[in-house]
Amino acid sequence: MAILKTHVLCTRCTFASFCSLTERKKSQRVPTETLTVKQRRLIKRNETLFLPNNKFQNLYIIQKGALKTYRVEADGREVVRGFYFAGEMLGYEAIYTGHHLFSAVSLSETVVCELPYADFLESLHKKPLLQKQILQLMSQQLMMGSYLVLTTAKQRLAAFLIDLAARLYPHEKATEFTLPMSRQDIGNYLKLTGETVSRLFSQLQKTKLITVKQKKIYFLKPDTLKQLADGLPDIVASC
Amino acid sequence: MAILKTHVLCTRCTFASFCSLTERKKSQRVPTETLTVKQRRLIKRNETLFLPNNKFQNLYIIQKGALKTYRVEADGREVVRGFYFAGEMLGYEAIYTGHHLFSAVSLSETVVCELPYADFLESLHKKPLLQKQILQLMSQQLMMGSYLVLTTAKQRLAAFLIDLAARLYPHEKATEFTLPMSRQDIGNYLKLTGETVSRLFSQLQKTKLITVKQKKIYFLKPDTLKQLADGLPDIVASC
DNA sequence: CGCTGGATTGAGGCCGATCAACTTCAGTGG
DNA sequence: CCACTGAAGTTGATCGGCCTCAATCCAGCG
Repeated sequence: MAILKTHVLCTRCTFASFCSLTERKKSQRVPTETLTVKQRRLIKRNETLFLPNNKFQNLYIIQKGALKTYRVEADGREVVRGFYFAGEMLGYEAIYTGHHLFSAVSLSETVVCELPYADFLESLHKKPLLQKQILQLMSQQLMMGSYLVLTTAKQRLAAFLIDLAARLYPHEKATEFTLPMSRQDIGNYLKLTGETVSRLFSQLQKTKLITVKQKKIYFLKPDTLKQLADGLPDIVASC
Repeated sequence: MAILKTHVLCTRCTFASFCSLTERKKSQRVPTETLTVKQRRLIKRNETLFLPNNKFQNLYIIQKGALKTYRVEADGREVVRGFYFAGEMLGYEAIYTGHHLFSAVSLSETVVCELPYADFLESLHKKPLLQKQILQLMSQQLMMGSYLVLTTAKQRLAAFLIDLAARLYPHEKATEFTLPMSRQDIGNYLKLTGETVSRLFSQLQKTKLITVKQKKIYFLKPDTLKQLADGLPDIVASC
């Protein structure tokens, strides 16, 4: 795991305005108190960032790339806990136990900023705005992620794709994007098999809601897709 | 919704050590800065505490009783988001959006403490310990709740029962307790039908893992139940 | 005592899993 | 550049777990 020296733009990072490493124009004031980023790390594809039982020491913010967190169950199944993309934070689920319960591996070449949690707590103490922000962030996490409450497989996949587009291209409302993960990963996240995910892609394509070309996804009818995700009964029936 | 004047003991509350209303022995020092509890509320069975789209203003801590949060989907299904018991906090999922996304109703006569969020944030500012605690609490919430990742219905129910016992009787390792909610509610939480939940209870009773008498549950083989919840393949097969 | 809503139990159907064959793709070395 | 290889993806046939629909039972309560 290499230590990265080059600075990159932090336009997507939630904490950019607090960060000591954020590149600023000369006109922009550097905050008097900044968050300590210990280092930036380059993680190659399939490299792991942390493992279960690793002591929880850092929060990570993704500059570029994508990761998944997962766990292997007693029966051998892999359960994917979540995917994390540029601008998102990773690691906070371990605050409670003090050690990680999941593995985190990168899905492609990835760069993360490492924030030591002890320092972070210290900064929190001095920064009401940061307090507010972290609470919002965790509250947000509490709300999403659970596609699993949705009933049918097709509904879950539709909701997943919509969320993915929004997270890969925030502020943009993208209608095409590249899947950062395999069908199997999607299945392990949505509690489906890779085969079922593949079948559903074919089906959504046949009903002209999306086009699939390998890892490329094109939304043809974003609104209908949304209605499908929302479970409108007649839409669900007709797709 | 009545305002409750009488003080009750706050032994289970996470925030008792910060709270202005906690009853203390004369020997115990009252903290110089305390959390503001605006009021205590008595909520009768089936009364609602908040509704979707209600503005988020308060955090609630349950003194006594139980609540569920739920939402009605486009297809009419009721999805239960979570159950909340004495000593637990409620409402933080709405921090992000600023308004509630779920309904909260009490499952039995319930008493909650109302903490205005604005005051809470203010206290947070002054109390590093409280900061740490709230982060831990939310991190904890992020970790649990998802029984939905478990594969089989029986596994999910077993995990649910174990968690329930632990939360209804913290520090005790209870082997018997009374279900605060209906079979249907359990089903709506675990993404099962009420019928399936009922069938599973019968089956767990037939295989002598538990005894069921109406709402009363007795654990006969807590360890086996745990292994079932963990998905040990041979246990799953034999129950 | 009958009423009512929750709980139980049964019969049949459907969605997604499993198992397996085949295709496509990406990476490697000749 | 192509041949080889292993992984990922697609597609089909069959199976099983949970849902649906429906009848019956039961406890609590006026």
